Amino acid sequence: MGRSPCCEKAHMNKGAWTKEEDQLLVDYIRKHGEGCWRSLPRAAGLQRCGKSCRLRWMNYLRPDLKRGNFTEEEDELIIKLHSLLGNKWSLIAGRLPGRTDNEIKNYWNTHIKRKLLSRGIDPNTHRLINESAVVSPSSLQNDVVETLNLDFAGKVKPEPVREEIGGINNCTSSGTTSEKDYGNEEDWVLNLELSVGPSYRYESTRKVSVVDSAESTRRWGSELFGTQSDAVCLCCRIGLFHNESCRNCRGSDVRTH
DNA sequence: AATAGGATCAACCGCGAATGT
DNA sequence: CACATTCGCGGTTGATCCTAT
Repeated sequence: MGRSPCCEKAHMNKGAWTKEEDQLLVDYIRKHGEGCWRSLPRAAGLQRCGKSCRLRWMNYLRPDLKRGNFTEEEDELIIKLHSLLGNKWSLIAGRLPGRTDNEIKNYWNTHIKRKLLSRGIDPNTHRLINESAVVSPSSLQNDVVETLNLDFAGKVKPEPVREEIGGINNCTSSGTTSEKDYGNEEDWVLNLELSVGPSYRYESTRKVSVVDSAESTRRWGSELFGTQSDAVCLCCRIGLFHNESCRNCRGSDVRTH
């Protein structure tokens, strides 16, 4: 038996959203918060499937979205992140405040690919087209990892933490760094699942009550839509306060980071 | 002015992961 | 543990806009 559709296809609107539909969705989410996408359309009076509502909200209606052209810095960051993460657009978007995965994906396909090709770089491999191995993967990874504060598994990349970008992780520690601190980089194995935290502005509201959702939405304004320094530790987000394996939690006051 | 072709981007689709029962 | 449900992601499509001829 096939998978049941996410919604009853009949009597559902498709295609471009109207202003009225947008307003209904925004009003509903402002009042009740995100989540429960399946039941949201009916509750909001929309003839759309939940998936469509979620997409419209995430990619277009969310109040924290940054509009306008990508900056040169964003371009370079996307290129670096893509060289490390590949087509993990949601992870990349998590490092670019105000940008959505869809937006970055489109931008990559329409602009950055061409930009790299014009530089003679293969956008898939991030290597020069006419040379077999120009960019050392390890050095590239190291560069990006140091910039973004990603960790390694197997041998977890140790302290200290370098400068952050985009409020990736506010688990900072002060102090200077020397390369020997990191051990042998050939021992490192990327562990993106463990190391790459959620978007600093994103919080799952899945399966929360209406009250909790509303509270979550309220908190967006100050906490999740805040400045880049407002990043929140993943451990705290998932309720693992005082997690010894997290450098955020070690030696810091709970609920303050 | 008409139109063909390219560029852009919002939206859809299918799938796998996560979660619930 | 098995199955169902829901969510989120990445690939793809198609409508619209822009530009060159």
